[in-house]
Amino acid sequence: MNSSARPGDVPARPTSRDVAERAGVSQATVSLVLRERWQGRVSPARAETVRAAARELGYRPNLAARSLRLGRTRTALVVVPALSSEFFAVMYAGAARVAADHGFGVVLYPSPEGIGPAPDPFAHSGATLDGVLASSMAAPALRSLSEGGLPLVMLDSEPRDPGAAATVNPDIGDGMRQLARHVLGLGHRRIAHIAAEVDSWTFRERARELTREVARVPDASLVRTERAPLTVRGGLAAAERALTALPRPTVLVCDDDVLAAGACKAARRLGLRVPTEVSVAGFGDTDLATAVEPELTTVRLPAAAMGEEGMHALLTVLRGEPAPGTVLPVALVPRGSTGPPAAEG
Amino acid sequence: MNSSARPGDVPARPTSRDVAERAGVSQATVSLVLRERWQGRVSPARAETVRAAARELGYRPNLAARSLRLGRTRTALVVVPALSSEFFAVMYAGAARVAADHGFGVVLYPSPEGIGPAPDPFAHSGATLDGVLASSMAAPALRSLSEGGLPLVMLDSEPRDPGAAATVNPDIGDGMRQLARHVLGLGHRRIAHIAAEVDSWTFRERARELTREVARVPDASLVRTERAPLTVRGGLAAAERALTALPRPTVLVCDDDVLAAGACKAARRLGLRVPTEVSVAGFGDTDLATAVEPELTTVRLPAAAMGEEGMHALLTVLRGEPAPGTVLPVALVPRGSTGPPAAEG
DNA sequence: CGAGCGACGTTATACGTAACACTTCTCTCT
DNA sequence: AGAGAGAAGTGTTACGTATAACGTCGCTCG
Repeated sequence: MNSSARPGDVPARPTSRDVAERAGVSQATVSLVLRERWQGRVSPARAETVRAAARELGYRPNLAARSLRLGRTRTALVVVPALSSEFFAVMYAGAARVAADHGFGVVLYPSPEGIGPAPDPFAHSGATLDGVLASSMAAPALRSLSEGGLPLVMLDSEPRDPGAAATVNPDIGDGMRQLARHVLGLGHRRIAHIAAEVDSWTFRERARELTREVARVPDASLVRTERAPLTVRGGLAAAERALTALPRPTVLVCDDDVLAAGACKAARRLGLRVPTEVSVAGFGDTDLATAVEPELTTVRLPAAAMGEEGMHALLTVLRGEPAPGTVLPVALVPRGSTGPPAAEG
Repeated sequence: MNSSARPGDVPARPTSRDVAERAGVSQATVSLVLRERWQGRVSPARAETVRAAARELGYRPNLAARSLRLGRTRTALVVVPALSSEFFAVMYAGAARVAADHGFGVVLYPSPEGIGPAPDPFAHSGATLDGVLASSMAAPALRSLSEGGLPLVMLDSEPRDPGAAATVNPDIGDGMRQLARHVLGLGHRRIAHIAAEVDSWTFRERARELTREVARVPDASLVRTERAPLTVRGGLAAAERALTALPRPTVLVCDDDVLAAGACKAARRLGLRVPTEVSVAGFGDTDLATAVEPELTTVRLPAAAMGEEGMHALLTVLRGEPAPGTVLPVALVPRGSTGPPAAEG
């Protein structure tokens, strides 16, 4: 099949030249036919011959060669900080769907959680990429990407992020504002923040907004902030620390549903009932929020819409058009995990 | 920088030839130096000059060209059926860790859940791959891969899967056997199976083994099997169907913790207490199993070990050595969601 | 009747990298 | 002094694809 194929070798992958030889045409013709560029340049009969030859040989184009030749790949990279929260899985799915609709492929890169700056996704990836859609990552980790001149769209990052060609954000400040007012309105005054230890704009913004809202109520205070890795276990440990310290908070505001689930568990372990003795709230409104008992009060983040809008923005940038910064609305979803604080004993 | 750079153009990415020109050496020397193959072939001084030039230009090798030249990419594809179960995220992490230890990169491909055969990951992916590590997928979906002559290691698939160069499985039959004996031993006789609607060996095996074990106990029977997508919501709906049909099962054996969490919720909705009125058990022992109340009785699957062993097997195959089929042990973890059935009323 | 045109293909080349085969120069050993 | 070995590089080629530029027919039309 290949002139270089020695006996005993694994059969080398057929190339377009092999197909050409079998079909009795030139390699150029094979390329034209298989790329559907043959209208008016190759007779229908010949085109069919070529397709048959390709089928018989099991020909698959060498994507490395194609990428080299074309200088692009119609493939985007999606970077997420972790997969332990379903939120990112949904976001990815949204991005992948839009990409597929436009003939683009997507490669997913979960940056190892909490291990500081991510390793360079290019270091060992055979993927050549047209653009990057990145979520909630520390800027340093992405420096190497934007330096490579690769179009970058940031999700959940600061609205006017330099180095990003566009940004797509949920209105996270508004979300935290709604949540804070909800718990303050219920009468809570000693508030603890179970914060994600991921260093990104979205989490800094939540902390800032919570602090601000609490400060607006005279006798309320943020009695404690605990940082936790974005897992149930992490939320559990952090909430245990918060609930055993004095003064004990009456509500745990968590940066993610995963942390909130852990916090509920911590409360149970300490013999505290939710929400009568301690309230818990999270962010995301993923499946997990309604899987636990009581169901979580949470801020619904438009995960799928973020992925979709982000990919749209990236595709726009790749077409050379400017992409606007987008801010998506969020909504507070009050459920059973928050209630009025117990009367002081 | 590039001779083809026209004024007004975006600056073209520098090539190794640009670096060579700037350093005053040949392109071959640049390649030798940057790939660390210069010992005894290029003087240390010159090597440093080359590195400096590369740094100044912000040179990054064109991976498409490198792949084309080398015929390999040191990159593997990991295929998982869904990201809605944390199980696969952990498995991926294990595989990625081992790959990184061996200088390999990993690309993750989440095959859209439940949408039948997966779209061809190659169709639009710029990635050129050395091998594939695939989990729990329907065989047809992977046909196009193995046909491409790509080394394929299957996780959670039938032990002697043709077309797979190696397989790594948890001893899933043993796991279901232990779980079945556990609930039968507790006295349950009317058993329902909440099955994942993913069509793969591991789930077929669970169904088979459950059926077999139930058949060994004279008055026990598998009163119902409900199929569900691998989400909390899916488990909820399926469990509601199972619990409202007659005869009502006293235990719900679920194919995954995600389904079990949904099942617990269904029981609550129907006013049934877990485990006193209905028992629930799952598979996986992910974070979710202990996040819900009561904590789930489950079969601990070695997710991380599967990813690690699978990647080891793949790397072995890529070295041209034969890889043995591996079976990993599993363990029953009895917790609060299972108990003796209520006395017949 | 010959110029011109459309249909049908082919030839040649470039993409950026890695590595084989080769040259040149310097130094050592006998 | 001459052979030989090693150091320090360079010229060239190939990887497989896509496409611009170029033939070569047979036919129509002025």
